[in-house]
Amino acid sequence: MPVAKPESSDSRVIAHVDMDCFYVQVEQRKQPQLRGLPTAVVQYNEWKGGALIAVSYEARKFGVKRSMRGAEAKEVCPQIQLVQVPVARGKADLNGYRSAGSEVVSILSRRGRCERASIDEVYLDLTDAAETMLAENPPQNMEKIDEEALMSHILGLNNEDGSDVKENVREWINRHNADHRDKLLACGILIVAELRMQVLKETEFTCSAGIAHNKMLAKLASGMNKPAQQTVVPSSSVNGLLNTLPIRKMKQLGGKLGISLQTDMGVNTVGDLLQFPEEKLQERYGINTGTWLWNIARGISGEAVEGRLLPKSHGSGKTFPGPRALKTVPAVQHWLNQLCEELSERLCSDLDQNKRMAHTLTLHARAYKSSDSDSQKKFPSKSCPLRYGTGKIQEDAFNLFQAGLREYIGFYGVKTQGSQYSGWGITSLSVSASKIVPIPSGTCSIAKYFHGQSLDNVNAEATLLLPPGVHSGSECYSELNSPKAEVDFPKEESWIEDTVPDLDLQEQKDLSSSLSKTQDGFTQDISPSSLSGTEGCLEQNQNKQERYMTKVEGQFKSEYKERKGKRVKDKGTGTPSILELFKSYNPYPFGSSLSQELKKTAQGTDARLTIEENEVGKEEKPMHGSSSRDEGDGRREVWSYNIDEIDPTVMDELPQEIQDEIKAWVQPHKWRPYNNTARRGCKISHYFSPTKNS
DNA sequence: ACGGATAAGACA
DNA sequence: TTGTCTTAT
Repeated sequence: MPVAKPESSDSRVIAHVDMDCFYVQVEQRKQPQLRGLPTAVVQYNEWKGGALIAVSYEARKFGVKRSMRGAEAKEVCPQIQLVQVPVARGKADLNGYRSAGSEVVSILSRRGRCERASIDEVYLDLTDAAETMLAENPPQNMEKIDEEALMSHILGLNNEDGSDVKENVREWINRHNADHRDKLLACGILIVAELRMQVLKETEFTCSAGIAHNKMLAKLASGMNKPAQQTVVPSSSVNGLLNTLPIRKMKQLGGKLGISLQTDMGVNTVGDLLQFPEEKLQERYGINTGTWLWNIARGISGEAVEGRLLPKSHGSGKTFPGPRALKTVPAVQHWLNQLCEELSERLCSDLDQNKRMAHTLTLHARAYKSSDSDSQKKFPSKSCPLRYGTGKIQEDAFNLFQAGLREYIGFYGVKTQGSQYSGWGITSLSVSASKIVPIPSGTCSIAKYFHGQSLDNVNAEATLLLPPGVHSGSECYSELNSPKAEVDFPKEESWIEDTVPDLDLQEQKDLSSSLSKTQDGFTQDISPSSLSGTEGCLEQNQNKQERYMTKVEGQFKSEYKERKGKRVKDKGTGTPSILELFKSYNPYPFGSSLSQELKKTAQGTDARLTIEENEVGKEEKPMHGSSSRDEGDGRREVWSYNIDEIDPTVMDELPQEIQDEIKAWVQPHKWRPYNNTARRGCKISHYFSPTKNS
């Protein structure tokens, strides 16, 4: 799985910050009387006291471990305080921890590019901050060094017995004859110490950190001195560190690959890997993994810190172990509804707070079949385009489940009535939303042009696609709850004012907050301030964006002219017209522009217009691709075409501002990176889904 | 009758 | 591209 990336020749300063028993800290902040006591967070309570998912360091002293049951924990530590994870809709609700994690991220992202690695871990690229400090205010001869920094652990620093440890650290940091790399790390120490103190002051949470020249080493170091301490890995200490390190301790080697290295290759420590030539490792594990292994044995890891403060997907799931397995379709539907409710709520918050929309809904399930030839078979996961609105998500998820179930049961499946036992059981269910992209912000003529659209009737794909990582404002530093990320959803005076989608009440409720917040005011232009400080991020996200746009384009190959002709003929106008297409295919247009982002990021080449449609008048089927009945019924059609293939007479029919915008897209030379061979896609797209009033 | 709920990424 | 698999916390 791991893939080797070439390590840049530059010496980076990378930190990995890891919250100490995070869920426990969150609960202790809520109930301060628990501070200092052996505490654990458990989820669910019925069965053996619930499962421990976080254990305080006080409790660890008693031998309490994660993955113990509450009852076991009580045995080894009778005084232990067990706090239950909140339950909502019959399932564990982790939102409190998610938002606490966001608090931390917003602080840690202040000094450089920040990657949210999990709910309680981040990577930081502090290279620029460290270089700047080194140039302007070097730690050498700094009279006062932060107490927290002096507490750092520096790998390889020989602290002889009796010597003042802090004094040694001070000397290391101040060392005048250090090489550039160590001086950078010294700056990293100071910066991370300060960040950690800010986290403590502003959130009351402690964390541990590793500081090194790459992510792998930083991650390794952050776990070496916990809790509430930081560890530095000077390059001179790398060999010694890795030489005796058990191979399974390395990230990515804790599973089957690590086992294979041990059992098949006799590799027990990272040092043992050194004797294998790269080619041998590639032979055994493939090109990518082989090279990756060869590199990590030498402490080489080139992975960049992605500038991403927000999760890339949201999921909601629950297990139904053993006897609790769901054995009827109505039971499954009930739980799916609960999961979808939670998911929908989180999607709305994300839209609200981060101005992003998800494009894909996926259902996962685990199932068993009693007595069948292939009871080993896995329940297939299924996905479909994601439509916003709780009811829609529930409906789509249920359809996905049914499609999966039919496939799972297979030929021998027998139809049974009602709640009758049918030979299968669902032991886990989850729904997730992925392909989350920012909805455009800033003024955009197209957004203004197509306004009045209710989100509920819009498939998420109906918004113009922005590549991941390209955000409004300065992404790296303000992605999280950015106050700048205002979206202009057009208000009144819609050009199609008379076509207001009819929503059911629930769905209106679902979206009301998102809509109200997004409806105020337009941001006329991109302010210089919002552009400052983003250069590194833009560069960093370039490749991703390119890949994404290419993918989108590839997906939507189509025959515009043919379709256009057909549709137009159907309408009997005889004149090809984008406007006609919009009107006839989507009574509730919504769209917006990529152009601001494209210009800002110096991305994009030839724009590509895409129009998607759903066939009307048929029952909606969310299935895509592999569904057994996705052909010919209600399947969405997607068209796209190159802008430069657009008939100019069609262009003429668009309002001037739209024409201007499209023309801007078609001038790639202004902002196209020279090495960019991929064609870029843009979508002025929308499509509607028939609303079923439920 | 289990670690549960979530994530991310690689690969076919 | 979807679906599967691996890894991690």
